Order: sequence, then structure tokens, then C-alpha cells
Amino acid sequence: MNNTLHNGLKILEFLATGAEALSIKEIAEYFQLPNSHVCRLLKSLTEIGYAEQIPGNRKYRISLKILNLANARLKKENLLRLARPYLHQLAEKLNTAVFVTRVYCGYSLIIGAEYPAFFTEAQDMVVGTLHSPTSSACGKVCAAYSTEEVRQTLLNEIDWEQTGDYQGRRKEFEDELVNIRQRGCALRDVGGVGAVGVPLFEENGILSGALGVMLPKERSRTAELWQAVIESTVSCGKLISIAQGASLEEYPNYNISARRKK
Amino acid sequence: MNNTLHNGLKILEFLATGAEALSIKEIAEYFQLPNSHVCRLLKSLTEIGYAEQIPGNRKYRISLKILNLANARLKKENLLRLARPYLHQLAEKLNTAVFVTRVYCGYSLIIGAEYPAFFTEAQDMVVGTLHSPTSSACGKVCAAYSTEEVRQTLLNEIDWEQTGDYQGRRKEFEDELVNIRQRGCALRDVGGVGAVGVPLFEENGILSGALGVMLPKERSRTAELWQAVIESTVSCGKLISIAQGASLEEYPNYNISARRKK
DNA sequence: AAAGTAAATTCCAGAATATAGAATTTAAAC
DNA sequence: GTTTAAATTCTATATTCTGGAATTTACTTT
Repeated sequence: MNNTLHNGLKILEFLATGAEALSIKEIAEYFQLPNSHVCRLLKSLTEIGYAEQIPGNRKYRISLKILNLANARLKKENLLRLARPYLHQLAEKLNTAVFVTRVYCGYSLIIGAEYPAFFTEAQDMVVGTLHSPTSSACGKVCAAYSTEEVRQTLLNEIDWEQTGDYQGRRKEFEDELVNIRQRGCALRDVGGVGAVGVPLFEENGILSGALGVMLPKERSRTAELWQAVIESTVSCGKLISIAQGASLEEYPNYNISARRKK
Repeated sequence: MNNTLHNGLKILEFLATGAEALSIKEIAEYFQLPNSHVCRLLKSLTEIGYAEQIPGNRKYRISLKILNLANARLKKENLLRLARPYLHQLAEKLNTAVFVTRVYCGYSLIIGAEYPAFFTEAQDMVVGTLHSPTSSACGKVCAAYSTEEVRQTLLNEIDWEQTGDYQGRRKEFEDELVNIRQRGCALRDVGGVGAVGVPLFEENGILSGALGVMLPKERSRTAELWQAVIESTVSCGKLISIAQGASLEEYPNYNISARRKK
């Protein structure tokens, strides 16, 4: 394991997630590294173009170059290219925020989103946002439709004492995953914001990600509307899966035989 | 300069911009590095979570983690947070794609975009896309309103033999920058796509970026409509600048005294 | 305006680790 | 099943990373 590369990237992450701008001292203290070391790493990061020093201030921040790198990565997402028109249509039809996610390290990572015109309620529904398995509909759906071994690893990795919808209730969460597989979709209604998540499959029944919809309760959410949203989301998810080459004969219990080809 | 960090990040960039997935051999040949070296760097990148190995394939690709990093960076953009409602309004009013850019290494980098519903013509108008100074309205406007020293450096860095709107015509480009400062906006009409770019200022007349609008000619673009688009864009740019604390007494020739505080 | 303070940066000797060739393993092709 | 090519691991050498100390820079206080 390469230490320099590791430290450099960790510093870059800290620059991204930390305060607006960080001093060498702050970074050195956070990582328990000597000032001189951090100074040199930051200098290298600056030369390569990923960090920059605020003029006058002497503090450092992560540069915008990372946006270009992320954009290049996103262009490779076939799922997104394929799902975009369906997303568009669904956002228009339901008049709310819809998004596509992929699994990253057990979390659900938003790779694309569509909003109706003048939609301003979706702060946490932007590309690049991570949603945990225990506190989002898409996170739950991804956990539910993962392979048995992946799911077990995930369940063991979750800190059940941490805050989340299922804090201290692993059993209930596992039951919910069974429900999700039976229903074919995950539901969540916390803090006045309802959400639906449905799985997206590719060939051989491999889970490729999830399709999510959010619906704040301010929008006169009747039971009928809610039911219509769920049904629209499920069928939109099926369309995307079919477009990806999935055969949906066994839907919604399609997952049961879903295993990665060895 | 830290070599390991440099090589590691260059490999990450190559993974992002290159083919879908890359073999060790391809990367090693590209960078003229020994296989074993590249293998170890990729292993480190994989451990840290920025690269991943395609199962079966043995090739490597950049992971989705970079999206999360870019998202964290984007959240720090005060210009974007402030400009968002104006963007929204302008996109709705003009019924076309509008975007905000910032300068990165002489290029114009899109940090935010808004599209009217069902707008699918904006392939190159997504967040993270770079536009060169010689082949985009926003690129031109950023060059025009930079400080004299930055502009001279930029003009010298441009390869005037390379393709671009002003290939082999540096003088014409420089004249265009003067025009832009006089008009207060940059125009571009290449390949059937018209574009307007206006500067965005912050306090002390420092250039913070540009506001751009594109208008494909399919949309029955009369001279009157075009003129209206230009005027709307210019006044929207002024509103954003004012919101950022810029005093626009000297607008549109405001730039003449614009210098970074020493 | 000048001294004092704290952080940032540079310097340097010692030591850890990156390096690149060779050997080995693995996977694919025939 | 054999062959071939690439990926990975191994290892000795030397590069360069490391972190304490010295120096410089910028900011604060009187």
C-alpha cells in the first residue's frame, strides 16, 4: 500500500469535505502528520492541479479540476445514458424529483437526477450524494436485491448503534428487506418526505442500481396519489431494466435466482 | 514534487478520460512506466477506493467515488448557490439551456446548469465540462475580463495552430476581446448553435466567472429573439454580480479598473 | 510603525519505501 | 491440454520520502 498516494488523497478528501479552506496546521493536526510533510503534499497536489492556495490567505482548498474528472467518469455510465429519457418522462409525469443511483461500498450513490421546472426541494438529491442503506429508499432497495453474501457483509458492517431509521433494530431491517423483495419496491416516509425506490437490473438478473422518487408531503399527498407514484416508479424501473437487457419473467421476485455469473 | 502522488493521479485521470476500462499494459505503455509499478499504484488506488478492478476482466477503471468528491467541492461554490435562482428564472424565460462557469487554468468550467423541461440538446453543457477560450462564448468572456497579465499569459499559452474558432488568427481574437469588453458580452454562432456569454463580477470588480446561454438555430431564431436573448442574459448577469457585492457603476466597461487587490 | 508571535515553508540527514528487473502465477487463446 | 501473453509478486538497490530544526513570512499587538 502506497503511503504517499494514500495520504495525498486523504488530504484531498479532507479539503473537499472540510471547511471552505484549510490551513496546513489544521490538516496536520487532523491526520497527526508533521507540518512539513503536509506542506509538501499540498504543494504537490497544487502542482498537479487538484488543490490551490487561496491568495493572501495561505490556506488551501480543493480545486475545481475534480469536477472535470467526475464528469469524465459520469460519461462512461451506460445506465445513465440509457435511463435518462425514462427519468425525464417520470419526473414530468409525477412532477417531482426522480434519480438513478448505483451501489458504491454498500451505499446508494446518485449518478443522475431530473427535476420538473422550478423544483427546489431536492437538496440531497444531487449527483454525487451518498445515501446509506438504513436511511433511504434506494439504499434499502440496493441492500434488498444484492446477492446474499454481499448483503450479509453489509449487514455486519453497519453500526447498529449509529443513528438511522433502524437504530438498534437489525432484525426489523432484515425483515424490511424481505418485504421489499416481495413488494418489488422500497418505501420510506421520514420527516415529511416520502420516497420510493425500485431496483434496476441488467442481464442475468444482476442488480445495477436503483431508481428513486421523492415526494414531499406538502404536495397534497393522498393515498391514491401515493399509490399512483409507487406504481409509476415500479413500471418505469421495469422499462429501464428491460432496456438494459434484463428478462423480467420472474419480476418482482426476480431477485431470488439473481446471482453474478462466475 | 512528489512523484508517486503525481503518477497515481495521472493514472486516475487516464482511467477517467481513456477507454471504458484499461489494462495495466495499456497504462504502462502510455506513461512509459514498468508494469510492476503501474500494478502497485493501481492496487493502492483500488484500496483507497478511487479505482476498481472489473471482475473477470482484470482491467481497471475509475470508481464512482470521484462523484462524491466533486459533489463535496461543488457544495462550496457560493457563486452557484447565489446564482441558482437567477439561472432557473432565465432558463424558464428563454426556454433554453443556461449555465454558470468559473475559470480553471484559462478554460471556462461549467459549475452549474439549468434546462427547461424536456431539453435534450445540451450535451456539452453539463457540470464539469471545460470550454476553451477560443471556442466558446464563456471562454471568450473570461479571457476578455481577466486581468491584463493573466490575459497575456493565456494568449501566449494558446497554441494558435490548433483547431479553434481563431486558428492562426491571434490578432483577430485579441480584437474580439476588445469588442467583448465594449459590448459587455461575448457572442458565438458556430455549427448552428448560438451562444451568449456575460461576465460575473464580485466585490472590487474581480471576475468570478461567466453566465452562458445557448440557443440552437432550429428554434426559429429571428434577429429580434436573438437580441432579446442577449439583453436578458446581460441583465441577468448584472443581477448576479450585484448579488455578489459588485458595484456596477462603470458597467459594461467596469473591467478597465478591475484589478485583484494586492 | 515596530516588535513580537505564530504559522508556513525550506533545509537536511537518516531511514523507509518506491523502483524496475526477474520470477512466478494466472488467465486466455489455440 | 498446451501455448502464450499479461498480471502479479518478489527482491535488492537506490531514490525519495520523512520529520525535526532552522528560516522565512505574515499577522497581531502595543
